[in-house]
Parts: sequence; structure tokens; C-alpha cells
Amino acid sequence: MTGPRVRAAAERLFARHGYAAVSMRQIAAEVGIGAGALYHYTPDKQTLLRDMMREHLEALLTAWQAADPGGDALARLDAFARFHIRFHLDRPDAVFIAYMELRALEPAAFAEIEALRRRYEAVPEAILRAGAAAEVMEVADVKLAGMALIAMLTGVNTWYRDGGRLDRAAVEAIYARMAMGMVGAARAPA
Amino acid sequence: MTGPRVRAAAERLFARHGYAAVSMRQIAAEVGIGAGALYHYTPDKQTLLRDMMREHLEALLTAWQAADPGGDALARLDAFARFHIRFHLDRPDAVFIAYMELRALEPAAFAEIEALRRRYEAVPEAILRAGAAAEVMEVADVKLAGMALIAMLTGVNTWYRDGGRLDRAAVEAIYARMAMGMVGAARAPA
DNA sequence: CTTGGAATTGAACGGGTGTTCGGTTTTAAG
DNA sequence: CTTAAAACCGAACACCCGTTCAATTCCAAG
Repeated sequence: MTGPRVRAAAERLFARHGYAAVSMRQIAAEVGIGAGALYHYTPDKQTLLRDMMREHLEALLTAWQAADPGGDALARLDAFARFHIRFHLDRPDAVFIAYMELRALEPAAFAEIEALRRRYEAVPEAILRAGAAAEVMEVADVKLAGMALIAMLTGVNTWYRDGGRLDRAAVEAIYARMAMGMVGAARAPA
Repeated sequence: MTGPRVRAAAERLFARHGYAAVSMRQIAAEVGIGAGALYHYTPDKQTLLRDMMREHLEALLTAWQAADPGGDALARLDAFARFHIRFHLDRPDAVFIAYMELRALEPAAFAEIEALRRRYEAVPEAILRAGAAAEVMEVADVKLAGMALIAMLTGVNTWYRDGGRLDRAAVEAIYARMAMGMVGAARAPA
């Protein structure tokens, strides 16, 4: 009961103010317990951050495995763009932390998280490579295009707010279209 | 003499470890003075951050005014993509701080910096609007495309390292091409 | 060499940091 | 009702925080 509430409070506070700026006492106050009691749920502050990031990235990889339609590269790229936006918009705090607090990780933790991140970066690269091989995409550099794609899609999190001018479905559609154009595929798959 | 060194040390440390994680004593040690002496060069830590961000964003806006070729929307988009990458790769620390430490700003400072950021976001939007009006671009939503473009271009800073597989000119060219495709302009301008 | 202002020191201020731990309360099973 | 374990409190530990300030050092102008 208390364990998940500690995680949730830490996630919200870390995302809002940054790992370094949040104290264990603030987290405890948010949960409604004393600071000492936190140590029943985490060995220390650093582990709280590390576990948070690992779980987020593992969930991301698992979710893509389930969402990947396979087959046609164009269809996979469309699916990837939509999946990425949807998954990230559903977890803005976890995303923010995973992208911004890498520098707060001690070397061993950093290596672990960075490896997970690289596994995800390999996803769009594989799709683009397949699309280029099948000559349905025009990709000057697979690595660069993959990074550009992820950066563009993740950028949605910086401005999207529920109740805004466009809903999630509309944003997904527009970005999927831009992603297609980015790699020289003029139209979405049939 | 000491003033600029304080700024430079603070910029490097803030970018490396985050504003909240860096102490005035660390900055002072980097410069080789006592912590108290810092207060001859800044009224407080917050102002150090605020001035750093303001100067970065004002330099960005000024530099674009000088780099903007005007005229043809396709040529301007190409120029903007290349300019953005070049300017940002030249100042990785300032860029990192301006994008990541907004949450460390007090409300008044945040409003000021945010206004500057919005002025820059208006730049690609105007170009895309012109391109759409001239029917040389296919832009479903100007605001979204502008944000997507900036996110994609700024993303270069997360992975580019001098001496890597591609030099800056090559990266610029590939990204400029992707930017064109993103907005439905199949080819770079003549 | 004197002088005055700028630069710097180093101690001090009140307060916050992550973490530990003995003791107390809560909880649920027997 | 007893009991054992889990949860929690709250004080304490050693240390770091941003900032202030009287005292000192530095240095160029006269």
C-alpha cells in the first residue's frame, strides 16, 4: 500500500522539481509518513530513481513488442510513431525523468539505464533499415533518421496538454504523416 | 576578469550536474576564489541562471536575424535547419541549461525566459506558414510542424560528438533534407 | 610612498541534507 | 487475548546549503 505511494510521490516530485532538488523529507510528507519510514521501501534515494527509470524503459520495450505489427516497413513506421506518442503522453513524468535525470545516476546505474535506452533506439533504426532496403523509404543515414524521429516524437510531451486545440488522435495522425515525409515516404501505407 | 570566469564555471557545472545539484562553493572552487567573493559578480544564484538563459536566447534570436536569407520559404527552411544545428552545436552547455532548467526559475524569471523561447518558436512557424501559402509545402498544422522541427533539430545535441562518424556539415545536410521531407517538400531548393 | 576603492577572505548564520536507529505503534495471524 | 512481525516515529548524526559581513589584501592612481 505505502510502497507504491512512495514511488508515485517520488515520480511526481522528481519530474516537477528535479531529483537533486527533492528531499526525502518532501517525499515522505507527500505520502504522509516520516522520513525514516521511507527506508522500508527503498534502500536509498538513488535506488528510487534507478528503479523508476528501469521500470519505465522496460515497460516501453515490452509495450512496443506487443504493439509492433511487423511486416511492411511503412506500416511499422506508422505504428511506431503512433505508439511512441501514445505511450509517452500517458506517462509524462516518467518520460521527463528518464530523459533528464540521467546525469543524476551513479556510473553503474547510468550504464544500465543507457543500455535500455539504446535498445529502444534500435527499434526505429531497424524499421528504417528495412524500409530503405525495400526501397519504400529514402534514408540518407539510418542512425541519424532514427534519432531525429525519436526526438521529434518525444517533443510532443513538451507542449501537449489535454483539452487543447487538438486531441491525441489528431496529434498522432499529423506526426505519423510528418514521420513518413521525413524518410521520403510521401504517403501513409494503405 | 573574474566575472566571465564565474559565468563560464557556472555554465559548465549547471549543464553537467544541474542547477540544484551545484553549490556556490563548487562554482567558487572552480574559479579559484572563496564562496563569498562570488557575490561581487552576481546578487545570487538564481540571477546567475536567469542571466545565462536570457543571454543565450537573445543571442539565438539575434543570430537568426543575421542568418535569415528571407525570400523563398524553401530556402529559408533550409537555412533555418542548418542555422539551428550549427548554433546549438556551438553552445551545448547553454542549450542544455536553457531547455532543462526552466523549472528551476522563479515565476518572474520563468515568464521572461519563456517569452524569449516563444519568440524563437515563432520563427519556423512563420516560414512554414509562408511555404504552405505558396503551396511549396504540405503542412497539416503549422504549430505542430514547427515544434516537431525544433525538437528534431535540437535532438542533434544529445548525440553529436566532434570526431564522430559524420562531421557537422554532413549532419546539417542530412537534417536539412529530412526537414524538407517532413513538410512535404521533396527536394532542397535550387 | 600614500591612499582609496575594489577584490577577496573566512567565519558565521539559520536552516536543510540523506541516512540510521532505538523505541513505539499498528496489524494480522494463532 | 497473545504474539510476532511489519510499519512507523522522531531524535540524532555529520555534513552541506546560500548568503552576509567585518576584516584584510591587492592594486592602480596621485
